[in-house]
Amino acid sequence: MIRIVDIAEKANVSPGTVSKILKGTYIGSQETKERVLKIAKDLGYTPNIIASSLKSRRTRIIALIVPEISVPFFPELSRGVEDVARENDYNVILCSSNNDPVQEAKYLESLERRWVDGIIFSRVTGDTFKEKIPRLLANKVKMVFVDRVPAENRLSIARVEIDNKKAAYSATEFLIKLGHRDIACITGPLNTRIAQQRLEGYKRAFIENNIPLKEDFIVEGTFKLDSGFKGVNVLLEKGVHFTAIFACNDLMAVGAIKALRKRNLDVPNDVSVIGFDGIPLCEYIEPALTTVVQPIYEMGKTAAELLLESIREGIELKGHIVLDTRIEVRESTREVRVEGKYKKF
Amino acid sequence: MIRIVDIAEKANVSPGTVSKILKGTYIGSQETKERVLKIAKDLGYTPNIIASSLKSRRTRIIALIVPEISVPFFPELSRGVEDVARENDYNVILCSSNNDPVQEAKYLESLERRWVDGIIFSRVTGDTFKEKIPRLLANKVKMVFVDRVPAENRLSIARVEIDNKKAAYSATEFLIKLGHRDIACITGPLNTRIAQQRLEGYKRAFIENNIPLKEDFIVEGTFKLDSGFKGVNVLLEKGVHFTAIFACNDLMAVGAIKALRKRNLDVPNDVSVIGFDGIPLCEYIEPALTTVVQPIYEMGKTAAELLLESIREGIELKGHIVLDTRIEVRESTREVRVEGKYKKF
DNA sequence: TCGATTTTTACTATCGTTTTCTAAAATCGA
DNA sequence: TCGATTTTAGAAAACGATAGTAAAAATCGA
Repeated sequence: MIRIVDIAEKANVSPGTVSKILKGTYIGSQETKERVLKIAKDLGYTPNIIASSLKSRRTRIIALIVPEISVPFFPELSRGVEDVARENDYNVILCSSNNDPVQEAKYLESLERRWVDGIIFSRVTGDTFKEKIPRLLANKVKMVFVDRVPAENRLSIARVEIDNKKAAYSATEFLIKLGHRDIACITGPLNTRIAQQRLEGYKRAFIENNIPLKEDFIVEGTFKLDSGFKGVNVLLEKGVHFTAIFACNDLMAVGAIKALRKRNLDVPNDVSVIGFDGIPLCEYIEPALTTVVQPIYEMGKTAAELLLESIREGIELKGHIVLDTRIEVRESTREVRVEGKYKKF
Repeated sequence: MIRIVDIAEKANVSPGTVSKILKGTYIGSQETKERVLKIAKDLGYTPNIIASSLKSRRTRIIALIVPEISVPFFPELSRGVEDVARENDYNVILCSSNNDPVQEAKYLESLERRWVDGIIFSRVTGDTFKEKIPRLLANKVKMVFVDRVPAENRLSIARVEIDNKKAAYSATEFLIKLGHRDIACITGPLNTRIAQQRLEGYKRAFIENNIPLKEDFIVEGTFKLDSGFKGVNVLLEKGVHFTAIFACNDLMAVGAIKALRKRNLDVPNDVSVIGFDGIPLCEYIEPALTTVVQPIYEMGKTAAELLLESIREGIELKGHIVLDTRIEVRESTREVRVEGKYKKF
């Protein structure tokens, strides 16, 4: 492997000069610059990022911490992050915490040792705030929260998210406007704030439309396929009569539809289903899923752009970016049947 | 940040001694060892991986190169890799090549500069073999191919895969045994070997069962949702009359089913559909998808274990591990209708 | 008690780059 | 032509850890 000193020797200049030329911080003659650059190229020099990192304290690595890479939301987010990173000569370390605060904390530790320049963080609820995160910040590691952001921002870390409450409100209201009154909700894991907020939005839609809210229409899910399936079964076993379901993500909506089908309930004729996320799959399942579309890729991209900017400029992050959502109406929802008689479950 | 010298000072020993104690390569008195360890702990020492990497030429980073993180196969693979990495104090750099040989090559370059210890590689077809890969190997970077492995192994790089041809053969044969003769195939991108092999398996099943193979029953896809959808439309527009479809991955199967539904063709009553991969979704779509199940997580895990072992031992990799597949029968396939009359398309 | 051996610890060079400070060379005005 | 100024380049000290060798200390046998 060719080193800077090798180039220096061949060009009869000092290593320092070569370093400056290579980094573009060189002030000196055009002639030397070109000569060195040519030699570097001829020799096939490739910079050693490790050595560079040690001295400059910049690793050109960012980390993406997600709760679960196998939930389709996160690969899409990851694409956004990676695309921006790649364009800026950064690499991305992927950390799936598997929804486990302990694993998450372990990752934070290893990222600290690694001197990553920044972290994009979709975090599970844990006590990382007490110690780990302040410590990272003290070490000048930049951070951006995305999707699963903390409630308040005591530490001035930037946040990129959607308005979960509003989006859930609009989803529920959409069903109400279709004439539904008996709307069940399959929530996300309620130890996450996004799940809480979506549930809140759901509840608020009832309140603002003067519809009595029934707690037994609400069942907790996990954001995974099977929990949508189970959720519907739980509801049906409880004898809950609903004409619509708000599933707090698309995957659970798919699971829910499957469970309904198994009981010979037609979607949307017996039950309307609306999802949340807007993953590509929505369009292709049967029936195509009406859903609240989040700009997932955009969120990843925005978070990464923010992060890299703050790394580049060495400035503190404190923005709060709230991206827009929209409802994509497809085939899984329809107006409630006017006869007022629901299919017997 | 606490450094080794800080510990050394406080413990009245040399930095070298501390380093050895911390790394577990120390031969000396138990007393010193315990004293140093205690001081290190009290001071809250965290090792600096960058500095360590520079000297030891080990970064404790491996990379995972995948063609497309948003295809569900790859997050699952990634989980396997990451779980093993985490257990061994390794971090994983995620590289999505987006099916672009140029991006892939760029990633290989940056990984070389980064001195990653190893690479797990699900590669797109490109000319990386000419130059980049030998170069990496010359720099003692260990490599394992997984899923999308090259045809031959000139360079003695380990491979972890399934027998795609055999698996596709069995899928097709499964349909044949159900009485189907007119079986369409939606392939993967035919510039990939796995797609070619699956197609080959499909063809072989015809030959071995003495069924004439019709080329216009074959349509090329991209492994993505929309291409399954489009594939079916292409077939139908060509006027191809099929009673079954072998989709070369599950995502395309989902797309295909959607297209069939749109034309009022029932699955499995009018058309049987079998997929490939065994992603969790299969169970939850309507109808539940019969598919060839690959041990995806296992593949990732195996590849990572192989890689880490070879890094640890400093040995060359050259194994070839072929994992088993099985057909999971669900609702999307049934025996061909005996009347011999197919629904008019 | 003394040399020989073993155990324990220290020293020093290195990994490859960056960066600051300083010195030499070149240019310029008067 | 000479001193002042500007350009251009070099020297050297990090960054933090590691590893091989050398030295010091301790132990032992005779």
